[in-house]
Amino acid sequence: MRLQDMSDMRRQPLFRQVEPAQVDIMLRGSFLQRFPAHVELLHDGEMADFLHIVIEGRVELYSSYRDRETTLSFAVPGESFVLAAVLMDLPYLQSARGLIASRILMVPADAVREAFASDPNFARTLAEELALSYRGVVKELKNQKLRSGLERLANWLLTRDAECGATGRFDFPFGKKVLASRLGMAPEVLSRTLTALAAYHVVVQGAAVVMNDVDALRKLAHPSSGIDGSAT
Amino acid sequence: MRLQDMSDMRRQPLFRQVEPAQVDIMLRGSFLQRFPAHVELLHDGEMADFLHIVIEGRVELYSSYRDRETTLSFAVPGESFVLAAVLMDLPYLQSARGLIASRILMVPADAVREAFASDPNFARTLAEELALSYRGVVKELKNQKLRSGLERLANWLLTRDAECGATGRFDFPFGKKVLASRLGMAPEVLSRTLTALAAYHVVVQGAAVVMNDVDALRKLAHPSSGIDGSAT
DNA sequence: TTTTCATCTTGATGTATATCAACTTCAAGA
DNA sequence: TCTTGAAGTTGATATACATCAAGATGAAAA
Repeated sequence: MRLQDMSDMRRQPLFRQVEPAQVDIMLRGSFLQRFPAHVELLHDGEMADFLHIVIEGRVELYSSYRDRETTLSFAVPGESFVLAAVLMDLPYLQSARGLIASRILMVPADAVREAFASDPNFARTLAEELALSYRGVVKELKNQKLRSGLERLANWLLTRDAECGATGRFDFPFGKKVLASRLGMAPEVLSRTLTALAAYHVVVQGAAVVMNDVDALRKLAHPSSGIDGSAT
Repeated sequence: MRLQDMSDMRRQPLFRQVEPAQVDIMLRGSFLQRFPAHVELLHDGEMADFLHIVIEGRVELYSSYRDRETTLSFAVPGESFVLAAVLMDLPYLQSARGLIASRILMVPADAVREAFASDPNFARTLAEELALSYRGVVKELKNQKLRSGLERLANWLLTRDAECGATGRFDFPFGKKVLASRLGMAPEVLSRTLTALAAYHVVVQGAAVVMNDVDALRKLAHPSSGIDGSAT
């Protein structure tokens, strides 16, 4: 890794509270690697050998069973993935691939566990990180079990709009097939559900979305702080 | 709390690696409380004021949205719940009620956060606890998104049998309505799906289950270490 | 024992979502 | 420019699951 990269990596949120010496030990064995879009970074069931941190790009976390596949979540710059598997030295529960070309910092699992064992601040950071991740998955489980496809889509649109500055206009950040998988529906159903939202003045033109009556959409969606949004 | 109870509580798994002084501080403000079956211990959306640890009984963790309700998981003796909310000082994401009469140790949230901040071993214990909980929810999300109701039921039966000593015979640990909610299906559908399993030599008589051809059932269920089972 | 109430089951039917196949659109490359 | 292929849409249909309404069952109380 180049010196400039090294000092960039040190500034990653996960390392904020950590002793510089411990960060150096972790970074010494790390790789900062570029991956083209769509290549698999790691696979469900493999033993965890690296903690992954997204530096640039966007990563899809997904899983397969029989002939099916579903998208579980995404990781964007500054976020890590497969932390729980690394910490507990257990197999990955998810596979990962870049939705677009991405730069990933790969930190050796044993170095992470080492730092966890010896640096209390790092341990606390990881606990907090895991607590928030845990809450994220619980929310997603509620989203899946308690809502219809229409409700999931409507709430996704509202959440995405909020993330994009609440202008009522944004672009899909990835293809609709991926969104369908993330929402837990077939691509054809997403297409139809999107047209059904025309009744709520949602206009879709290619990747562009315009929401002309956010209030009406919100009334349909019933957003809930216990299911939507990343924080709280 | 009585002295005998105090020393019992000290032996809880969560406190194993923790300085006795810190444990005492936490226990000093704690309540060891008995709850009759079905009473609500805490509610979704409330601010987290106590970490809960099940001493005796069985607790159902569930959540509601609009006019719907779903069971997310259960906690049995030795297990804690709502740890993530307590640690991050955020609202609960789940409600809890005893399935049967239960004894619960309630540890004040600020005492938990205090111990987390000052005792590195406790911080590490919580991180590991959260990592395993996280993996549990990820597995459940995969279970819901990747499997049909029949598959979820078949795998639940196999997992439960394994927990009960793999004898091919066990009793439902709670009512079928609760199981249906846990599996994400209507009670009527569970009933029908259970009868459908007669073809795989599963016999249900009230709360008693007998599996006369575990191999056939396993072939139907396709159990997977990335979805089923608590550890690994 | 009989009564009673909750739990569970069964049947009829409705609705949501998945699947299959054909067609359209659009952008990238020849 | 035409060609090609991926991505998305649309229609027809199948399947899984939910809902509603009776019944049946079974355990606790009278």
